[in-house]
Amino acid sequence: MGTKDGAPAGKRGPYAKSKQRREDIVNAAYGVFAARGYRGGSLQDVADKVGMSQTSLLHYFPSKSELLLAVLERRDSVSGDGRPRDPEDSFVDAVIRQARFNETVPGVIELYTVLCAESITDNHPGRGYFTERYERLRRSYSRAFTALAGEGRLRPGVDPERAAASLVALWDGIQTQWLLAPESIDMAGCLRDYLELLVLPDHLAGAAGAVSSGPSR
Amino acid sequence: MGTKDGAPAGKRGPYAKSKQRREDIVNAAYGVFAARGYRGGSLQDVADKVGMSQTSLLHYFPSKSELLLAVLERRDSVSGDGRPRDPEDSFVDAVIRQARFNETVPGVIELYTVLCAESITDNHPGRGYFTERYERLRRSYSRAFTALAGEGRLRPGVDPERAAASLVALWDGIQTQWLLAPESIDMAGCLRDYLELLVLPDHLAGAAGAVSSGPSR
DNA sequence: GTCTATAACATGATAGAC
DNA sequence: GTCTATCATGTTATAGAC
Repeated sequence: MGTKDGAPAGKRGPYAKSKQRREDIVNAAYGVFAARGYRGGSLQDVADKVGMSQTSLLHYFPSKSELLLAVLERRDSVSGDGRPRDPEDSFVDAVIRQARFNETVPGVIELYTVLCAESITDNHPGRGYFTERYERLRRSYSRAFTALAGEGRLRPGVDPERAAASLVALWDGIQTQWLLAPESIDMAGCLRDYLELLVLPDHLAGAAGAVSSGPSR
Repeated sequence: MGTKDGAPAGKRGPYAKSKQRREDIVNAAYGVFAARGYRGGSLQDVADKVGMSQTSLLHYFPSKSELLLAVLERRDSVSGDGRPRDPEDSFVDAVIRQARFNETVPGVIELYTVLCAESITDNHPGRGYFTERYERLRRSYSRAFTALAGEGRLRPGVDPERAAASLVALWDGIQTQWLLAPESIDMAGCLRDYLELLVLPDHLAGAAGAVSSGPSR
């Protein structure tokens, strides 16, 4: 545990190669599970893609479900969650920008959409991941909407928690439709429309009573 | 084709029994595919549930994919699409009522959600069904929003086509979250919130310029 | 670390007796 | 119409040589 990332001069080589191999496998599995789902994609498919035998693959990951979890973890590091990268970036802009970026990486959307729904089925190893992800996302967006309300920029009557769940839902659902008919669906446009209904323009702020809610900018 | 439903006195018995058997099979398959997906559910599972051998089952449906299509057809007849049942029912009310009804039949939602995303994967026999269903749904809702615009009841600036896709998306997405956390998600509430943002109350009609767009009611 | 061999099992589908 | 028997294949996972 102590000498995993440091790459000390004394012992180099095998660790780095093994780590690279693991990454290759996860990348291959990423594509296979995206195209065929977890149940539909086999270890043999992954092994073929990475150019090794199926048994060698199991030397790196003890089971198929462990490989899936590694793929899901990778997904998190590859793609953001529509949260602002820096404080200058507004919440709404961050969502739109993330949506536009997603259109350039259809494989990421495919993996997410296919595995998310599949995780609802019996004994699916990805279920915990998606349940927790949803809870975290809803909390995050709910806080963002509450903050906007504090600035007087949330449309009156909007409930932050339902709005958060709805934003996540709209995003997921529009991705599904986009995968089935990319030329008919404007993902970023739909999200923008929705957020513009919820969030009032900046220059109208201050009208609703909201004075102190932390540093405003 | 001529003597299928009429049950003529001259030839009774075998037809009716065979038809009943087919229905039993479809019902069992409905539950199996909902709980395990198409790839995860086996013909053996279905056969066990209906109490017959797997080969006998294939006497009624020539292949697993044919059985899936029969299940999807059944889904259409069991569940509505959120369209008004009679002219007295408004579009918005019809959607809310359908959503509330859906909460009472989780198996229907499960089947739909699981198979829809699974249909994105390679060579899935349900893909055509879902692609067409989405096109039909978007057209239907788009027309409904356009009609509301004609009555001056659609919020200015709302695009009927994107709103239609967004409504479908929101509905799908909220069902996924509901399946993973039923106690945290208010499906009908989220849909109502969204539609109330889009559709203006009845008594405000006529303010926006819209005079003649067919019989108003 | 990588492989071959193989276990142990599940799958969808077919043939043919009754 | 229903069954047993079986085919042909694909699955995850293990054992053990090199």
